[in-house]
Amino acid sequence: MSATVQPGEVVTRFAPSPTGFLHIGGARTALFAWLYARHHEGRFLLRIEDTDKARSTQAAIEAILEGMRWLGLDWDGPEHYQSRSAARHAEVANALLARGHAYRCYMTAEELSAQRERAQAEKRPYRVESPWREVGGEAGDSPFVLRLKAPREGETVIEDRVQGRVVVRNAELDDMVLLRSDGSPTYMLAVVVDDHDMGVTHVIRGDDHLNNAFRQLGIIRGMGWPEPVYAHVPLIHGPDGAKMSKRHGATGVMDYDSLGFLPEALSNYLLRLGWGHGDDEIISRDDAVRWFDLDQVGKSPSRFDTKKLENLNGHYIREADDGRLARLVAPRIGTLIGRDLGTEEVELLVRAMPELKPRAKTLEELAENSIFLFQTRPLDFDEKAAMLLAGDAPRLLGLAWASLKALDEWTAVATEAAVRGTAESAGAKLGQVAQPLRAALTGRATSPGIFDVLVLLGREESLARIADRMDGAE
RNA sequence: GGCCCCAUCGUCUAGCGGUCUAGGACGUCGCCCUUUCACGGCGAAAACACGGGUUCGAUUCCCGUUGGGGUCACCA
Repeated sequence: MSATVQPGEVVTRFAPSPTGFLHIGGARTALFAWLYARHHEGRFLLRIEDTDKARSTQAAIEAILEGMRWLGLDWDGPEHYQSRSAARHAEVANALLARGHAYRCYMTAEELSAQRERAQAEKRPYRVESPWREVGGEAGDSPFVLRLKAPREGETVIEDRVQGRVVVRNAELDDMVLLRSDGSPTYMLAVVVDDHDMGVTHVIRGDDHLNNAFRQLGIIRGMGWPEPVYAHVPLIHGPDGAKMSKRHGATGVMDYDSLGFLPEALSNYLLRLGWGHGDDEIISRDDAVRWFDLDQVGKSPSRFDTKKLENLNGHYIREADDGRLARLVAPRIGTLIGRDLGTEEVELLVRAMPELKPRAKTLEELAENSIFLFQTRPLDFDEKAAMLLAGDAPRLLGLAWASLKALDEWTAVATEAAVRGTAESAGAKLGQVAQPLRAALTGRATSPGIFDVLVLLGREESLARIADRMDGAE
């Protein structure tokens, strides 16, 4: 039943429950587990924890797989589905029963809650005290659950690769349910059995599971299975210091895709959150695989900082291939201007990219800064642009138009000379001519260099846009 | 509340007893570059939570306090 694992081989896994999209915190845990496996040339497995039939959905499964792929976290072999192993889980539970490490418990929900309330009223720590623990009920007609007969004496120690040595008194551990009254396995049982059967050697997961590890060890020891190496990595917190959740805004990995972040930027950001390699900030996937180790993972939770993510994203946008960026941005421009871009327009976008990309921190921003290239006359002018076009601007634009129109060749060098000449002969500063030009050409007060804009737009379109706003415009 | 974990600039972090008048990055603020906005360059402000130990010597080790977080289901 157990998977074959080569001696010394590292097998990690990511085990999300499909009740929603791939959460940013889960993504980082997955990244760490992936990196650890790749670093050790081991295997990284994916298991869908769909034990909760009521909350698990196919859409969520697909969303998670999509998020994993987007981040470039490939898993080895087909993904496992926990729900398909229910029979095996029950088998293990019954083996535990046979070995005397579990017992049938006939306590009712009422008895359980009464016990809990009593403990609360007496202000003493709560732990299930089942009268069936020692008696060991036989299988009968009344509904029962199978509980783990957890040790009560001594203590359990975990040498966690991230948290260090953690000790818990066994008296703190309770007899958790293994099999529900309908015979279905609980998560606690299922994880342990699946991890064992899949040959997982290193359990790397969020530290919200640290307490569970002690309980799960009861099952592992009851079965006499080898204990995995544990590494409980801290959770990601929001800016307010609390566990990242919906109220912090975007928490799904794909949310960042739609916000206009590049996967390599998010991945780099997530890696640096709680992990460091000297002063390195920009870390390629290859270097990450080469450098990653569990020992450098910090023990304290870190706060998510969108500003730093944006900075990283800006860096990766500048690094990115122009063609790729154009492909990513074109659809965004399409929704902004209400029509799809044609092939030639996408080519124009590629040509404009070197000027466009240093000015954007997200793909969305990149799209917004690009639309002037595809708008049709007459342009709309924002408030600042309108101000630039007031006063003496129309006259200066007229002069610039004339000298630009007289140009033999339409290059950045030539147009610059023409505009500078215009300013000089008009006794104006370059900015007095260039700024109105920018406004007339782009409809905005900010844009790439104005001579690049002239070249990108082309002679005809440029002259037409200027003519629209100059003295004596028809 | 019980149990567990954590604690270096606002944020992410480097530091693993002396190299620390504590380094880097983001952000912030100046200056430079410049037709705008970015990019880039230079510079500044900004932290070892507190109290005890241990030690010749603590940011680094131990204890406590405070603060923060996680977890306490027939959910995962």
